[in-house]
Amino acid sequence: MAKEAKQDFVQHITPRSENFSQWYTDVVLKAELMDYAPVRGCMAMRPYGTRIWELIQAAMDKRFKETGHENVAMPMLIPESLLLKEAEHVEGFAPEVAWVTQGGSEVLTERLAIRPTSETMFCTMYARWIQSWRDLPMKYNQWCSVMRWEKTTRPFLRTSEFWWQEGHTMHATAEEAQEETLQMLEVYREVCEDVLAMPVFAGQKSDKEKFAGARATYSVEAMMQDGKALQAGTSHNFGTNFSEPFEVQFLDKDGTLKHCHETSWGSSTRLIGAVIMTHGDERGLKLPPQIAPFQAVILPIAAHKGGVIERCEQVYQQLHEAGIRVKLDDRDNLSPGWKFNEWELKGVPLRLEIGPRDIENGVASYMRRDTFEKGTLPLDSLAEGVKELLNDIQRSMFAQAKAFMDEHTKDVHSYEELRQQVQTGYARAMWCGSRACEDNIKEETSATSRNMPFDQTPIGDSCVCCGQKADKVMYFSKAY
RNA sequence: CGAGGUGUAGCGCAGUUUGGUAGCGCGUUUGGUUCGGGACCAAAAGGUCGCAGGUUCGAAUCCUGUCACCUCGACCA
Repeated sequence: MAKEAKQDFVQHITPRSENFSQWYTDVVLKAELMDYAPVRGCMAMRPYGTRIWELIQAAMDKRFKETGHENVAMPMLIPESLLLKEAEHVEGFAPEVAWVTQGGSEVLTERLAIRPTSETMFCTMYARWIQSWRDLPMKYNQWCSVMRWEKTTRPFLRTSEFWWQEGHTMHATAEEAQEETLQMLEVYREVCEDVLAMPVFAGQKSDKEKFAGARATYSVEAMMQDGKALQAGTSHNFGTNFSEPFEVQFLDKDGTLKHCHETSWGSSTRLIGAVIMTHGDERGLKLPPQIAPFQAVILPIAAHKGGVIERCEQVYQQLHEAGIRVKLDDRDNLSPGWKFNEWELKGVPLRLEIGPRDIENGVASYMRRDTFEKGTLPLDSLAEGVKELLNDIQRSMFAQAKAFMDEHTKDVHSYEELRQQVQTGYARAMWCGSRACEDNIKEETSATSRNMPFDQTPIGDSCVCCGQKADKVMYFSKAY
């Protein structure tokens, strides 16, 4: 009874099943990933959230380098004249650009955009750095923040300023640019699935949904636990759309001057939001081991008793030296139960308890965050045992998310089926390719086309919307 | 951007209808006892009531504006 009374004073997060949005916001704030900043729509990432981002960055950056990319740092301000050079691009971004109009007390003769994306800046610099076919391909990436003056914002999912990477590459041929575009999409798929334990659908965007100024846009789309899609990364093939106005040219082997074929690809801190909404549960965040700031937390039990803290410190050293990101929570003002709840909220994959009883038995008690399964591991080979468990947690989290995604993805053959299916997940449907049908579906169901999978094996022959002949397989769903 | 809701101590809330100078619990600090699922006792600190104007002798409370967050919708790579 006393215990029940206490529950009232305990800070709980809103149940996920009751209000998904509120649950998300609670988790983000209470797990101390970020806080709202005093600028409209902007956030301050706190150490825990920043560490997650660093781990995602490391996983991606490694793959970027393995595929031959180099990092650069471009200026944050872009002169308006540069932004105006590609018509479709300007039209797409103009409504959400923040401008610098004054430097010190001097009013600028040309206003400067705070970069919403850096195609124009990269193209400008590439035009100076590329002369010959020997300079190609030129494959650069930058880690930075960009600003888009968004009307409605949500932590990580859509903020006015956000942190991301943008890769921009220049190639001699269309084939090579297309190869690059798909290669980087595959990198995103791999990071999502193997690192974030988050299954995705990879495919091509419709013309309606493609990037402003791109010839083709590809995306990886993840599924959140409310059945909505979240675009987790995009890769674009620009062809020569930008290289023409920006005059990014090279002298080819045949002695003629040619325009470069360009790609760009980006992914952002939105991935953190995606992880939360893919894996989180009633107790809060649930992090896949590969991006968990702490993969295991050691909790001393009855820490005042002889030898407990000392043993915990030894175990910490042992795990730390084995390359495991481990935390020893030796705070003496909190009860074990309190700590259990806090680390669960923060999503630590594995909890290790070490108390007098464990020490006597030569084991550490553990609990997995993903399944809540409890057990013991021998202390003398703890690092091996922990690593094995972490690998299993990573695998099982992916499997669980994949099962959810599969359950919530269905082929539909009629408009009514489509309408039903997008209430709870993805609908795979035949589509005639017309903008009108996309608009209709959006209008009537609020679902949008997500992407066309690379496997275009038809599941019918008529458009789910207009009934006309259709040869495109398209995923539709509500989206963030 | 439209409709609705909420802003009071670090967190969760009461007080607003009917103006009179702010309260509860958790947390925090100190001391002690505890420790295997949100411990207990005692003492203490902590708030210009989101912000800016206005009405009034007096505003958390009434009026206007504004900002932030939440829900639903619109918009958005």
